[in-house]
Amino acid sequence: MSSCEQCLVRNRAICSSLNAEELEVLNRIGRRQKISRGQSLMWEGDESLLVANVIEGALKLSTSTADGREQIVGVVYSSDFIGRPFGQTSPHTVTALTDAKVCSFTRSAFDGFARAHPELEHKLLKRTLDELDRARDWMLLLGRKSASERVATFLLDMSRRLAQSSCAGAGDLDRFELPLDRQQIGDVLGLTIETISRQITQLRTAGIISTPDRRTVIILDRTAMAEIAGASV
Amino acid sequence: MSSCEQCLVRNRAICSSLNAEELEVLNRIGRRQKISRGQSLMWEGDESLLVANVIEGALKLSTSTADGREQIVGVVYSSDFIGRPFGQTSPHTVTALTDAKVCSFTRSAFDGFARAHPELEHKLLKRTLDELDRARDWMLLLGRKSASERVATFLLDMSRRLAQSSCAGAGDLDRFELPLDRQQIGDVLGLTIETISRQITQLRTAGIISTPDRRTVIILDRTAMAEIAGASV
DNA sequence: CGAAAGGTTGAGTGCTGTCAACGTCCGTGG
DNA sequence: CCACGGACGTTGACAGCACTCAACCTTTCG
Repeated sequence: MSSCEQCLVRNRAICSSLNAEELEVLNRIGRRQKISRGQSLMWEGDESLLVANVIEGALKLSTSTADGREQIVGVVYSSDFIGRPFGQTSPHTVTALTDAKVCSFTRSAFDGFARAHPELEHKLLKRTLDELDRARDWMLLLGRKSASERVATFLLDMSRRLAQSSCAGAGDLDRFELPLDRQQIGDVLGLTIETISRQITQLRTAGIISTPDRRTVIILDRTAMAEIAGASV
Repeated sequence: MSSCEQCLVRNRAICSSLNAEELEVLNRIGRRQKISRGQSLMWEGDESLLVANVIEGALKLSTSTADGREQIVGVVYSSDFIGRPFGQTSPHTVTALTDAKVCSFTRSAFDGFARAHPELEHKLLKRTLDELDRARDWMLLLGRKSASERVATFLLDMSRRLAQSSCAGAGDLDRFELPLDRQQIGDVLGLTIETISRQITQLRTAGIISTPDRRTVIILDRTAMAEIAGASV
């Protein structure tokens, strides 16, 4: 019995704009879906057939060049919105980085519902404006920052966003588990896997971070990190 | 007597969602403004005090690192929307690339008006979603493409967008005037001025473009151009 | 005519990519 | 329990593309 009322992201997703009655309607057009790590939900260039709210887990949004170079253009977490409403085609591929749960809607049904509920469109607009700000920040990183600046910026951003997403103030902001492997970090930062590895090694050697295992990062010196992220050596 | 009814972008800007009555109200809270080339309308990090529709001209949106490296994160033309509604601070600096005219609103007045007019918010949402798609496309370019691919992609994109903006089917799609100087092209593509110059020289030498003067570009071989933009040599 | 701004070209360096070897972790099966 | 294999990550050597620095050319404008 999956119902919106007991939904984990009920108060953080765009649905928080709806009252019980409206939620009931939305519930009927929506569908809970489990996605296992590595599985894709939609593909770049395909017809935009569905949109969804992320309930749990992390997913990446990516595009590729004709010859296969990939760029991750976004990483979404629980309560984030995915898909392209009001458009014909999906602008990017969406793939689960961890096992995930989403609440999906056919695009046509969602578009119709959204148009009839301005409060929901408003939430979606605010969210989209935030995403745009984030994307443009990332453009500065991709266009103008060095490898060391990129990695430091990435780790700080990750620490912040993971803390936000596990809103139950899980405690240690400085210790977190990356939902991405080295290749994927490279795809986010526009760098190669080897460069990522070297930069992480360098941060570890400098005593700025510690890496108990491949996926875990502990930030030991946040100030130094911020300094590197800002203007680099 | 500047009135919305005779506005050049009346049918293309987000205002096209409004009827005569609503337009009258909007007209009262809006203000026509001329901006001369090089002048800025708002600054990155400042409080978000105004938003605007571009009536005429081209403007750049840019961000910088602490040590002054700049990245242009967007270029807007007539009928485009600028500013950050529903947010506290301007995420980037907006500067006129050419002499321009805009129709500006205080953010608070616009926010209020927008919330009361779902059709307008809907237009704004669609526009923002398009901008987000464009920004993410650009992330692929910045993260993964070579200098020659970037310049070719940029010129094709420019030709397309300038044709769109001067909607009066001004004729020659393959001949256009760049609103950007070499430095600014570099700031869009995440490259230096010298690299831009060399790449343009190379395209000219290869007979793919011609450059009658510093600002004018004529695309002679669109196919070759698209090939370079796609996967490069 | 001269100066300044913008653009082009050249020489050399350096950062990041490429290619390759090796190490580590982990699950599987003998 | 240990041997094996594969996925993932690290490290090294080297190369190449784009950056830096510098000189020079072109256009514009006072």
